[in-house]
Amino acid sequence: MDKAERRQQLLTHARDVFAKQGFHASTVDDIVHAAHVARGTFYLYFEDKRAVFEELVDRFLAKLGMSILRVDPLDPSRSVESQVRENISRVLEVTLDDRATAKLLLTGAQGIDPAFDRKLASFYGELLTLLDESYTEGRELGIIVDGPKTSLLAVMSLGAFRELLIQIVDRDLDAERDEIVEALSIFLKHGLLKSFA
Amino acid sequence: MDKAERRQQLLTHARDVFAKQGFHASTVDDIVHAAHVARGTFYLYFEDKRAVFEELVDRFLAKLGMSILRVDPLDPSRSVESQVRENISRVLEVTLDDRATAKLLLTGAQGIDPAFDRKLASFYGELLTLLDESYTEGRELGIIVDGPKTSLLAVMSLGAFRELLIQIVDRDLDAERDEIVEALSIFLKHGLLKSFA
DNA sequence: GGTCCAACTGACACTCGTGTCAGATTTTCG
DNA sequence: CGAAAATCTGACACGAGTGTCAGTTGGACC
Repeated sequence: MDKAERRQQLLTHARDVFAKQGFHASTVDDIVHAAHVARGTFYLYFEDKRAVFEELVDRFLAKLGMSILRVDPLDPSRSVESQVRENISRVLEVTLDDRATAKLLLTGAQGIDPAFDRKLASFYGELLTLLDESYTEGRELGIIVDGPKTSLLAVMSLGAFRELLIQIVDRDLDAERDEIVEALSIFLKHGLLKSFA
Repeated sequence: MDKAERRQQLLTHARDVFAKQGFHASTVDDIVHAAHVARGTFYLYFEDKRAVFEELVDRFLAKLGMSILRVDPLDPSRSVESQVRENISRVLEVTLDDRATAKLLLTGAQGIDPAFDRKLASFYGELLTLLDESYTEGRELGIIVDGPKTSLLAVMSLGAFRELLIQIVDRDLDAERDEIVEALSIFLKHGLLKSFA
């Protein structure tokens, strides 16, 4: 087994251990035991427990970041709605593709370390900014509801999405992928009330 | 200082320490130092660090639970909308009234302990069930949007609210209480899109 | 002022996870 | 093969935080 393989093996087992027990309840011993290597081997590949965790989350954040594209409301070939749907769909795909890591990120990544918290907050802040800008643009075009600050709209929509992901990953919410995309799209568009068109 | 006072004093300082550093980064020493008592004193009042934390969160969950009332869509004296608004308003009040504890609950209460996680999940599950039932009822009455499963609607609305609370408590989201109630009400009712009435 | 008791103290012993490193093992290659 | 390099091993020393308890403090009551 070459270096890259061993490293990947450790990452995978670390991920599973973290997903099962949470970061704080997991020890380096748990990880090396799962991977059937000795304690020392772990430290040949990673600085410490935190470093593996960070690498797992960084990779996932990168994938997530790639999957989110800015919505162009003026693109004649794709409606705003379909662009939004595609974003939802892609994020959902990344999440479902690696539930274990998604779980780490969504529910177990808080309070690891001040520096790490800042990184998460920053990713999250960028998402909020992106949404805020989109909504501001949308409002100028007259397609976004009047009233609430766009920053609040950004927080609420992100919250709705995030909670869906948490339920999926944490409690195996039983719903098809398309059903979830559909539900979120409708919810974001029209809210809870039946519209009397 | 009598026993009840000392206990309360320890609770208060524990809350502040937890809110500032998070559960895992806080030590019993941090708490007793903040409260200007010796290490041993702490153990006269609490089993261990976890017990204080649990008591803080339990109290807060109880207050939260009290503040949420089931919506009666058939009540002739109060519209559904005003009942929902009142619920939002009360939860917001409880949260703003004790931001430090709210922060513990909203962002720092995960991964403390399996038993504790279950307690949180259970509270959260009850909320979801309550919402789900309300939406099912609302749908029968023809006032809730068709399509998405009510369970998904429940998750998304709770997520939107929760995220607002997190932002308020964690990042001092600048918005008046009324503005937030208003924003969430509108978002839940109509979603993001401008309605062309 | 003395005695008693409740409340408090903090040094101590202990546990648990950490990170290391000298030696063992395996692989590579002449 | 055999030597050198690469990789792995796990016993060990260490530190941080925990929970305890014998001893101290202080104030209530006679």
